[in-house]
Amino acid sequence: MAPDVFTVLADPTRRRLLGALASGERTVNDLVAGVDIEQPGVSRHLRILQEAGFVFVRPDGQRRWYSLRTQPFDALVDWMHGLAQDQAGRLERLAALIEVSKGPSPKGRRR
Amino acid sequence: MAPDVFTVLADPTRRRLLGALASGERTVNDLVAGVDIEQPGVSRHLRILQEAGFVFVRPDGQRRWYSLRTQPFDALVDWMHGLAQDQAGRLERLAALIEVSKGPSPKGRRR
DNA sequence: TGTATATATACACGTAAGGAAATGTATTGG
DNA sequence: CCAATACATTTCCTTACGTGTATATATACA
Repeated sequence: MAPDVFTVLADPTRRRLLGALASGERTVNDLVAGVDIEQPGVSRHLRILQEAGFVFVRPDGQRRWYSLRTQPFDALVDWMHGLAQDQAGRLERLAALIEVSKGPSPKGRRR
Repeated sequence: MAPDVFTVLADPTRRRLLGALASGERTVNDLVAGVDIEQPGVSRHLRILQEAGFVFVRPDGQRRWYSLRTQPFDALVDWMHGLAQDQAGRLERLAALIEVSKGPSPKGRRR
């Protein structure tokens, strides 16, 4: 079963992979060069990231180009937003940190 | 050694505890009622949350009142902000999600 | 004082996650 | 075709994590 967003982001290697993908599309070998584990480990992490929706794969011959997807971050932001809402005005700092939209919809999950 | 923010938030019970604390100060027994593990488990989670700065403890007789702290969320938001910056205009959606301030250096957590 | 309550700590255990090494599969190039 | 390259998958092992039970500590109460 696909693990939740928090579990996926808990692994430091996976966060490094996402960081590497932030600057653009990368192949597996590109990503292997940036971390300190072997290629099979990277492939396994990429599979987890893919199943969680964090990455998109574009096969191109024998290469596979991975790119970053932002949708899973919604769950993260939504959860923090929920915390801030429960806190009302108690901890405005958190609310300010994750304030994203001024629209009337309190949940903000459109499309 | 104190685990990082992502690792702390990876546990669903800890997230539920933070959610319970979002509505105000709670004692350990209060929190035990909201989750499905025994009291020692809750105390252990609270210790982890405390060491990571997520909660503040106010001893009051035999009770211990726990409350939420927002500072550790900074690391989370900073990391996402860093991702969005590396992406520049490539994925404006993520950038929009975590956009928090128009200031030049809101928190100054740079690598 | 002694006992109950509130919470923390110690111990033991099962499970799940991450890694290395080996192997499998697809694609390119000679 | 055959070899090399790029990547995925499998297997095995080790370690770390969360949990329950039991116990310790501290405070209230009678």
